[in-house]
Amino acid sequence: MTKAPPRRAKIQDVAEAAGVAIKTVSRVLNNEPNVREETRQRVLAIVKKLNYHPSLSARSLAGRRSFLIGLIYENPSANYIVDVQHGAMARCREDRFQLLMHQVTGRGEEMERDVLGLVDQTHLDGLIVTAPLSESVDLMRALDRRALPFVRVAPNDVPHPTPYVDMDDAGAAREMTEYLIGLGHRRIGFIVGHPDHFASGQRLVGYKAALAAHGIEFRDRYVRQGYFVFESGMEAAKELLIQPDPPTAIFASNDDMAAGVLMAAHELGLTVPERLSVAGFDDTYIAKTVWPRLTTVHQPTYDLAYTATNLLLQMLQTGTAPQSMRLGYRLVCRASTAVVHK
Amino acid sequence: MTKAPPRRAKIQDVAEAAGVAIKTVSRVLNNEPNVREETRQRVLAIVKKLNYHPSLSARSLAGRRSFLIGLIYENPSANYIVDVQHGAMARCREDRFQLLMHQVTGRGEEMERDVLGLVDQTHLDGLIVTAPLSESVDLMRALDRRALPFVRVAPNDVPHPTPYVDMDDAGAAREMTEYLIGLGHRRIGFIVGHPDHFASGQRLVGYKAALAAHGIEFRDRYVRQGYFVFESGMEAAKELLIQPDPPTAIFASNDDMAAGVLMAAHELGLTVPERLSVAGFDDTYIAKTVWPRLTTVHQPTYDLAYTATNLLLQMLQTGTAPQSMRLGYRLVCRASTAVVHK
DNA sequence: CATAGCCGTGACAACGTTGTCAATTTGTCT
DNA sequence: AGACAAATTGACAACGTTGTCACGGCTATG
Repeated sequence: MTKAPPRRAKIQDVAEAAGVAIKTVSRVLNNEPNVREETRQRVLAIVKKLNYHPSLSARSLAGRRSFLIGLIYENPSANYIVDVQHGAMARCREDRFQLLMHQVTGRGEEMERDVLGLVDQTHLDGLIVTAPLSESVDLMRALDRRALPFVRVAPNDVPHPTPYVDMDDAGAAREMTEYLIGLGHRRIGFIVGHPDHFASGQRLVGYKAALAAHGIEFRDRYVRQGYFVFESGMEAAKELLIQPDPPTAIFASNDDMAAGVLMAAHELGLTVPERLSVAGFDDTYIAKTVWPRLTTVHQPTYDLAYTATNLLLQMLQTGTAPQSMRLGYRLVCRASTAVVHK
Repeated sequence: MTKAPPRRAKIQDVAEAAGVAIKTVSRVLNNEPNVREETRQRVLAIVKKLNYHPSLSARSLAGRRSFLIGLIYENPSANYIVDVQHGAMARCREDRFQLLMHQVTGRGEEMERDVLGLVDQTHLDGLIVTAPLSESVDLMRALDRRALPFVRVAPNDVPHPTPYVDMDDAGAAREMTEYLIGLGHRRIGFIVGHPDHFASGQRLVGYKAALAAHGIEFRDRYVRQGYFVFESGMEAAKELLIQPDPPTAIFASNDDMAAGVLMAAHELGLTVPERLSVAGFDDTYIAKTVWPRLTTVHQPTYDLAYTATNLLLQMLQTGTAPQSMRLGYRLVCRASTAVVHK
């Protein structure tokens, strides 16, 4: 009563049914030139009829490429990485590539070993490297040694011929700071992002630039180190707020930390935005779910990843490195910021 | 000046260096019996020295398996799916399998086509199916037709020999409801989860059971349909709260909706937990970042996925279907619930 | 002391594609 | 019509593994 195991059609079956050589079928499937239109149609019809799908393994083996692209990340917030994943996935699907996610463990040499293990074992065609992994010169050198094409989806100051996609972190941070200044704030706290991320420094630069442009003195005591996670934002905010002459606004370098600031404010009994304005960065899901809703910088995370993947696929197809790209941001003003309280 | 392209070592290279046949190297690498210990060591030494890694494609082609496992999901909250991903990934790594994530688009027939497209194109060895995809009888039949082993990581009432991993949704919901009753609440609102999810019904069952056990009449007007997303929780809560004799507690079927309830409460000027207690379900990241922090049911998402993947790998290796499993939950009482206000 | 069986090993044929190159057909230009 | 170029097609050898089967040496058995 068990049904016969449904043997998979192979290229040979298609070729026979269409009365052509397997090579011709291969040509049709890969959109190679020099196939008569009539033949092409006949083959395609059979392919459909037999529900034929080429074997990825055989293709990889013969064609010397795996159609696999890796996406490596370290320890980002879930909301952020999911956007990245979906952006990269969407672009991969268009070209029938598959995406292999890989969360990297460890740092420094251990991280490097982890990544190289992935690369060596899976024979990836290319790699998408997110921050802060994209800032490791050692990793980039190791990838070069493997002759593995990769793109970076992150701001960056490491010189390398490989393209990257980023946004103007400094500009965005400056604009947000100026927005707060425009609301009358003069004592503006700033929570720096994780020190491993180049973007963290850039956002700080933007914050300082805005203060300078408006003749506001920069003070160390209004700045605290954070680590891009909720708890670090909460603790930094408490430190900022319990000092005399505390800030009337706090700008956190990402939304998770900004949510931590809100939590600190609630615990200290400071109403937001009446007594304290709070701004975030990234515009992830969390920004819309906390109360009050966060004013933040919208970062085009999905597009960043989509574009990076696009560049990578171009590299693979043309063999040359395309131009890096910079995508736009925009301020999203919600309910966590208001005119300074007198 | 360009360094020679670092040609990848192949099994032949290893065999020659070790003075054995390629088949022997293959045996060593696959832990097959009948290799003298001395030979094994010699081969392993060479493998390490040459940094040899077998080609996945060649292995797949010859061995008729791809070492690829698919993980399909529909549209879950980011925090949830990331936990699932990492659980499955962790288990895959142990056996050198690779995980292919796939977000399914569409419903019904379109969903089915999408999944089958993935399966056909990639020649997966197995599939991890999350809710609510795991409840589609059609999909399961289609997978059977492809003779593709799969596991379900979700509660389920579809009879099928394939194993699944779940938790006691009804029991957990009942316990949470009883906890609220224990705090003195009698008018307890309930927001049902997405109707496509079997778990939604189970959680409702638990809620009703708790009411019944404590002689509290069940009333339709305290129940609203939600869709597992923030906005739906917010809207449902508003409807529940603007009626006369409104609930003093609201139990939402997941954390995202519970966060929506908090937002609604804030907008209506109801302080939580003084005037309204709120409980969620899942214990995802969001539960710790909203204010006040959510009382919720901890669902072992990571372990659920890890265990499911484990079962799948067992199936692949032994060829027989292992027992399904049920994992434990626990109530996490935080700041969003309190004794009923008089 | 032969004999059957197991252990360790290797030769060689798959696996299902793509790349190369040669053969055949078609089209274009005198 | 004949010659040459271009388009179309096919035969066959890779690609780097695993599966199958055969072979020789060794050990336990009768």
